[in-house]
Amino acid sequence: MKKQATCNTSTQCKKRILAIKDAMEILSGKWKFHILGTLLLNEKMRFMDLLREVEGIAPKMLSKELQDMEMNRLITRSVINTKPITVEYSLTEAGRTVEPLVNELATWGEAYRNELYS
Amino acid sequence: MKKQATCNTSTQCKKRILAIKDAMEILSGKWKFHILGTLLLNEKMRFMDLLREVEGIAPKMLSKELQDMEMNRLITRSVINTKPITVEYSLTEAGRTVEPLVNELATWGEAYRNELYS
DNA sequence: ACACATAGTTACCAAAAGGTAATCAGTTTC
DNA sequence: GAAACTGATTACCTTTTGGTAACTATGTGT
Repeated sequence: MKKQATCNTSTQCKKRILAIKDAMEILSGKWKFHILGTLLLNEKMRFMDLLREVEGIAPKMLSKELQDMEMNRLITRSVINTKPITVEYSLTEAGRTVEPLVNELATWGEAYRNELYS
Repeated sequence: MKKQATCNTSTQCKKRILAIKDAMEILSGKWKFHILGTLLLNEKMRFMDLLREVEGIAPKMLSKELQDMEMNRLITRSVINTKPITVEYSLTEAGRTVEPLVNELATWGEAYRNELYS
C-alpha cells in the first residue's frame, strides 16, 4: 500500500487537470496575455492602437491572435463605418474574467523576480 | 490629443509587462503546470511516480521539465541512497508560491468550460 | 500624382516544442 | 543468469510557433 493514488482516480482531480488544459489551450502563446492585458486597461482599441501598444508584435501575429480570441469569445471585433474604415476590439464579458488570472500572473512574475535579487 | 498613452509611458505598466513575460517564460510549455499541480498535492514524489501521475508525459519530457524547473528553483531534486536508487522531487518555497496561480488557472478553465455549456 | 494611414493577408523561413523508440547502467528478484 | 525496476539520456522526426518582409485595397490629405 505504498502507492497512494492521489489524483488519477479522483473525479475532481481529473476535472482540475482538464480545466488547466483548457485554460492553457485558449491562453497559450507569446502574445495573448499582453493583448488581453492591454484591452483590460483600454476597453476599446483599434488594430493600429494594439499594434503600437503591444510592443514588438507584428501585424500578422496580432491579426492571428485576435481571430483566435474572437473565436473563443474573449474579444469582440466591430467594424465602424468611418471615413477610413476603423475596427474596434474589446473584451467580452468572458474576456474580462481573465483579469484575476492576468493579475495573478503579473504578481507572481514580479515576486519571482524580486526574490532573485534579494 | 487623440492618442492617450495608456501604457508604454508608464513605468508601472512596463514592470507589469515584464512580470508577465517572466512568468510565462518560466511556466510555459505543455507540462509544467501539470507537474507543479501534482507536486502541490504530494510534497515528495519520485521520477516514476510523476511519470505515472502526469498522464501522457514521456520520460524525456518529464526529465527536461524537471531540470528546467530545478534550474529556476521551483523544485528540488534529491537522490536517496536506497537499494534501487530513488530520486525525490519536491517543491521549493518559491515553487509553492505558484499555488494561487495554478488555482486561478484551474478556476478560470472550469468557469470557461461551464459557460460554454450554458 | 504621391505619400501616408487604415486593416489586414500572403509567402517564406527558422527555431522551438514535443513525440517515439531505443538504449543505458545499476540493483534486485526469480 | 534472465527479467524487471530504478532514473534517466539519446537520436530522430514532425508539428507548432513565431518572425520578416512584402503586398493588397481603400481612403485622405497636399
